[in-house]
Amino acid sequence: MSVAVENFVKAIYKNDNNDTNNTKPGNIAKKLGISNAAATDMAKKLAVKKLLHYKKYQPLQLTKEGEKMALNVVRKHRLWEAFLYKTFDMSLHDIHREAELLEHETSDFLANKISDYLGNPKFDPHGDPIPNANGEITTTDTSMALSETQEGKSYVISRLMSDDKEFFDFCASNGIKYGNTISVNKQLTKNRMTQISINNNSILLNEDFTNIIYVNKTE
Amino acid sequence: MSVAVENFVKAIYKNDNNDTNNTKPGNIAKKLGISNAAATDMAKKLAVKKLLHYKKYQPLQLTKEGEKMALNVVRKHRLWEAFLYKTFDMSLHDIHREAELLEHETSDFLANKISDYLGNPKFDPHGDPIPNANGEITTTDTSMALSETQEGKSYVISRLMSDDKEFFDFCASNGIKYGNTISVNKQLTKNRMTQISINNNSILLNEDFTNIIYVNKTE
DNA sequence: ATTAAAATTTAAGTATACTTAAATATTTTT
DNA sequence: AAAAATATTTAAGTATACTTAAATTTTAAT
Repeated sequence: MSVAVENFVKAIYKNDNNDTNNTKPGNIAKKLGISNAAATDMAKKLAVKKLLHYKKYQPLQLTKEGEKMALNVVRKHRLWEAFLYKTFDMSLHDIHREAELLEHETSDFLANKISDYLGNPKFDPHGDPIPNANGEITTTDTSMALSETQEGKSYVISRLMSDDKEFFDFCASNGIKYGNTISVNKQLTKNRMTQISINNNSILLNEDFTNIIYVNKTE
Repeated sequence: MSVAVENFVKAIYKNDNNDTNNTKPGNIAKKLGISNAAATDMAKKLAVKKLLHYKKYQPLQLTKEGEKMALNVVRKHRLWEAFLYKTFDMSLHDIHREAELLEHETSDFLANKISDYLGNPKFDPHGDPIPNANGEITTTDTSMALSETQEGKSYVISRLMSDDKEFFDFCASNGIKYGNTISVNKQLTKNRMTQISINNNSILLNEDFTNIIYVNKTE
C-alpha cells in the first residue's frame, strides 16, 4: 500500500486514541496537511478497500484490517525511533523526523531484525508503546497526564506525546526525559499551570505541556 | 526529488559505468522494469530539470547535477548495505533489497551519522565504492574481472557486481566473499569458463559469473 | 543499397493523490 | 427556531508516473 494510504490510516488510529469523534475527514486533513476534500476522497477509496468504514458526515472508523495496517506502521516508526536513539544518539525530534520517512520503506523482515537487536522493547524513547509483530500492544498503561497529578508527590516520566520540535528542545534542555523523576510542587488550577521540580530546578509548565507529559506514580 | 527520478538517474549512472552507449532509454527502461515509452517520457522531463542531456535517439547523459544526485543515492544505498551487513548480519542479497528502499528516504543528516558510525568506510560489503558526502569516489580501482586473470596465480576478491539473489546465494555457499583469496587453476578460454580453488574446493565458473566477480592481484 | 528487425518516439489513456471552488449538510450561536 | 458559522461533500481540474498502440527512426542483415 502507498505512503499516502499508510499515513492516512495511521492518522486515524492516532486521532482515535487521543479523543473519540476526532476522526472526521477534517481532523485527518489537518493532521496530514491536506485539504478536506482530499481527505473525503481518500476516505471513500479506503472504504472500498475495506480499510475503514465511511458514512457521510460521520467520523471515520478503521476496520480490523485498517487498524492492523496502522499498527504495523506505528510499530516500524517506534522501532526506528528506539533504534536511532540508541545507535546514533539522536534527539527525540530528529528520531521522529527520520522514522516518519523510514517507517514506510521497512519490510516486516527488517522490522523484526531491529526489534530482536533491541531486545524486543515495549516502549520507544518517547514512552510510546511498540506493537509486536502481530500488531498487539500488551502493556497496560497506568500513566496520567501531568495536569492530573497531585501536589507534593513525585512521579516518573513515562511518555512525551508530541511530534513538536520546540517541545522536545524544551524537554532536552530541562531534563524532561523518559524515566526521569519529577516532583509536583503546585497545581495552579485556575491558570491551568503546574509547577514542578526536576534536577533541583523549578519549572512552571502551562497546559500545552502538562497535557502531553505523562507520568506514573512512584512506588 | 521523487523515488522515480532518483531511480532513473541512478540507473543511468550505473549503466554508464558499466558500458558507455548503454544509457539509451531502452536500456534504462529494461533496468527499471518500465516501458520504453515511459523512459523516453521521463528523459524529456529530466532534461527540462537540467538533470540530463537529451537528444532524440541518442544515449542519455547525466549533467553534473544529475550525476551528483545519482551519487548521493548510491552513497545512501551502499552505506545502508554496509550498516545492515554489520549490524544485523544479513545476507548480501537481503541488504541490497532493503537498501533499495531505504536509500530514497534517508536524509543527508542520517547518511552522515551512519557513515561516521561505520568509520567512514570506502567500500560496501559487495566491494562497491561508497561516495563521500560531496559525491566523490576517491579510491582508484586496480581490480580486474575473474575472466581476465592468469592461470596459476592467486587473487583477492574485491567486488561482486550483481543484484541477483541466485548469484549471491551461490557465493555464500562457496565462500566467494569480499576479501577472500582464490587461486585460478585453469582458464578454459574456448568455453569461456574458469576453474578456481577456494577453501580447498575446486569450482568451475562460467562467464556469467567470471565477468561480475572482480579481484586484485595478491601482493 | 535495400530490406528486415529492433529501438525510439509520439499519441492517447489510466491511476493516484492531490488542488480550488461551489454546493450541501451539520453544528453553534443568538 | 432561525441565522450564522463551520465542516463536509461534490465537481472539475492538475501533476506524476506510468500504460498500450501506432508511427517513425535507427541499426543490422542480406
